[in-house]
Amino acid sequence: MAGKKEQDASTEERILAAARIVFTRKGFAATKVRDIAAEADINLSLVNYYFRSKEKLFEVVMAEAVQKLVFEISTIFNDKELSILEKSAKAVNYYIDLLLENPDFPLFLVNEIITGDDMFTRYAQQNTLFQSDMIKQLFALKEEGKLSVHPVHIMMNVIGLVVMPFLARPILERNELVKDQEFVTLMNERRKLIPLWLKGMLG
Amino acid sequence: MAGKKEQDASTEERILAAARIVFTRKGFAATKVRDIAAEADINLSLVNYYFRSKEKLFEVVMAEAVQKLVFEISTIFNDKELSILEKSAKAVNYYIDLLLENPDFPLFLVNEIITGDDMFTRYAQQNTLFQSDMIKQLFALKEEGKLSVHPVHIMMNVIGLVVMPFLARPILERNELVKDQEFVTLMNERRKLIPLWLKGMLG
DNA sequence: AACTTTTTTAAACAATTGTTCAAATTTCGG
DNA sequence: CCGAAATTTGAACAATTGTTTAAAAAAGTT
Repeated sequence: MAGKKEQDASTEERILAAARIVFTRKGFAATKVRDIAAEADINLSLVNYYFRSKEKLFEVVMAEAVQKLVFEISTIFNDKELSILEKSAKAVNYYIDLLLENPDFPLFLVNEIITGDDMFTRYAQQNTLFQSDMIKQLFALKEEGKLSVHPVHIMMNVIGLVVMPFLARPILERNELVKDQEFVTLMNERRKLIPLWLKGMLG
Repeated sequence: MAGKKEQDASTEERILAAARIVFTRKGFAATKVRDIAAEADINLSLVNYYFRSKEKLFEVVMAEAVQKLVFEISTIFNDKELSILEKSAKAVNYYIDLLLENPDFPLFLVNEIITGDDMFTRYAQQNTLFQSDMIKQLFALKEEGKLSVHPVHIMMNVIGLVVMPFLARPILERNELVKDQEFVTLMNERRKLIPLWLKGMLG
């Protein structure tokens, strides 16, 4: 039976935690199973014992990541009580929280889009992100003549304004254009700035 | 097959062209030297004969990419004849041109930032991108009290507004939110929209 | 033509890496 | 405590992969 829940951190969870770290930092192809075993400080074979293969383990980690990224946003974007700007503000705050906590996320996910096995699309479709109320509201606004640009522009802008800083962060910090703590400050400023900018784009 | 040297592109150039395709599509770690040889339709050993190693070959490809991305922008950002908005408009146009022609570029470069060997920083520093006139103008504006936010916000916004669509493109098209040709149209619209949005952010 | 040099090829090497296996060790119900 | 099941270990396998080598082929030179 399951005697694995007793250790302070079960072997399985230690492997998973290590996999999160290594996969996120190096991507799938550059990650060696031995790296994960070393990071978790467990025997190499245990990785295949608990998860059947490197690929299966990766899928778990990726699913987690995509889930975190898509699920909450999907909820926000489908809340019919909220206006476009209210949705945006909430989404921006959630993303900034999430990305401050997991700074390597964007690079990680983008890295996976490139290989294109594309767990992202699967999950994004599963949730109703691309037929969300947010999208519908934007199209409605366009119909009414109150929005001059294609709704997709707005969607891309929301994502771009939130995510790009995290993609650029390594470069910004390596070039000392922004210091470590200052980055956090700037991101917190953006919680208010981005909705403001979006308002300008809509009006 | 005799006397092939003069008729086609040189073997060296064929390898390079193949390397551009495969590296850009799959990233360094996921690319096999045999993939490149197959794509170039040449003998495996020739890759090591002309370029000394997979890594050396990659450096050439990466240097090209970064060069294309940084050099022109550096010139624009250091043109003292141009205002902030004029610089932005020019940069936006150049980037959109470049990225429409090389849609895989952003993913490719981002993919390399993650591994962090980081040829990007080396080249970006070599050119004066991070002490450019553009940056100085923004800081000056801030000093005068005519810009309420940190200049870095503006820089991140320019890049984010231009680049993000190309990162998101695979997802957008897989979900048929944007069709193939429509994407090009949207990007062309952004040539005018982004400077407009930036104006709003500055004013 | 005779030669030297450059380019190309096939094969193999050496290292890496995902995976498996059998034995050892630990855990746990009875 | 016993024995069965689960877990852990060390070793090895099998496939992949970057690189090298030596010989053949082609191109260039005198």
